[in-house]
Amino acid sequence: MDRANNQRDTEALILQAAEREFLEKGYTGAKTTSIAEAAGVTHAMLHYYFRTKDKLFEKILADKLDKLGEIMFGVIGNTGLPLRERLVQGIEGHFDFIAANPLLPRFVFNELHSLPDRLEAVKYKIAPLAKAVIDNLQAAIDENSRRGKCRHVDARMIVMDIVSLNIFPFLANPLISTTFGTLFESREAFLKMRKKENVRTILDKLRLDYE
Amino acid sequence: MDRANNQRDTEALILQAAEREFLEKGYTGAKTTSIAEAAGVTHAMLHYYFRTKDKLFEKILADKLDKLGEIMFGVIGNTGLPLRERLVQGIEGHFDFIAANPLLPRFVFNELHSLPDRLEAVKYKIAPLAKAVIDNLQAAIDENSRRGKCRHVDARMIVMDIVSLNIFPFLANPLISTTFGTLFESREAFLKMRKKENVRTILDKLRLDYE
DNA sequence: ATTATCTATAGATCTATAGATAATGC
DNA sequence: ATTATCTATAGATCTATAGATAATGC
Repeated sequence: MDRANNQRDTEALILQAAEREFLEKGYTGAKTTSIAEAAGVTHAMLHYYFRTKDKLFEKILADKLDKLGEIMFGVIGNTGLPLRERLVQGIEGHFDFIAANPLLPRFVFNELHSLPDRLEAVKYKIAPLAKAVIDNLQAAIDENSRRGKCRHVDARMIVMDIVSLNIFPFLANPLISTTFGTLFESREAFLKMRKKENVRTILDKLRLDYE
Repeated sequence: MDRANNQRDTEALILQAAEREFLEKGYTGAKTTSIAEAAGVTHAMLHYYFRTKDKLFEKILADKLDKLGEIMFGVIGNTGLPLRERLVQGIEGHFDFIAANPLLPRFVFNELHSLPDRLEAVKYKIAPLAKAVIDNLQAAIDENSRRGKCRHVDARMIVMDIVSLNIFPFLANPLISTTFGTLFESREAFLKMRKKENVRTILDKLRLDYE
């Protein structure tokens, strides 16, 4: 193997292991020793490439916040569609994103809670996107409600509703599996049902029909 | 001071400090040294009264799960009222409980995630109560919908909706303060508005009018 | 006598680095 | 020559306990 290949390998291996460990256990719970072990490299390598646990963590956090930004940005894209379709796509897209990154909400809430300084990054990366999504949605709601097509509601509340409803099944995963274990056939069936239900709840609130 | 008084004092002081620290930082993040310091007792006292960090933690966790159980049980009590009032009271009661224990949801999710063994306690303490709440609500919905008073919906979904919507503002507290900081006058005003909104969302879904 | 408290410290774990050695590219 | 990797270990932090001392109740 040539150098470039080797270098990238260990660095990437550490990043992968770090992502998993940080998302699973949070900053304090994660240990650089176990990250190195999981990555299959010696512990010194971790510090060789990233100097400190903190720097490694910041890299992971920034990555995750970027991902969070992307999904929000994606929602703004579909401006051409009618309100109803935009909502359905936006809600289902958000749900699927969380389903693909089920540990992300807890991770973000935890780390922002324990170290509010990290909010600075969020303030500049996430807040503007959230504002764009909300303004965009509010304009569409205003227009539709003026034409009697739907109720007039606060877009901030709708966005909060969507996020609340979509992240819960993943945050409460162990609780739901236990409490509702006998009440649903399988986790997959439950999640599919829940996604549809969340779409319905929002459309219902706006008095937009669903098929 | 007599012995009994002294004994209770330190023990209670440790418990108070431990509750705060565990809820704030979780099991791994909390340190017995800082708990002792916060309680204003020597570190050895903590181990004298509780032997291990684990035993102290279990005491706090059991306490919190009991509280969680109480609020759920409270909801079942108001069977005499019509469905609409039961829902309003149930939702607002739950919201107020979370507002009074804002760190509880994150704590429960985190600890159950990191150590699923603790689910055993939940399985026996919480699951039966949740089932009772749901069965109770489903019966009321069935009856009301049969008489054309409301839509027929799955009570499990309604309960999940309520919990999702009510806990979010507290889980995402730092995020909301930052992202919506400029969009609401104060945190109190926001929470009050959000509580009403959540009631409205649920009543809406059932097509039960709100005043 | 028993219970509560303190000081001191053992032993484990964890982050970080120093310094030696091996691999790679010029 | 430079970059990557390894071994060994310093230094900090944390849980837990041992053993001495003070307070309390009989």
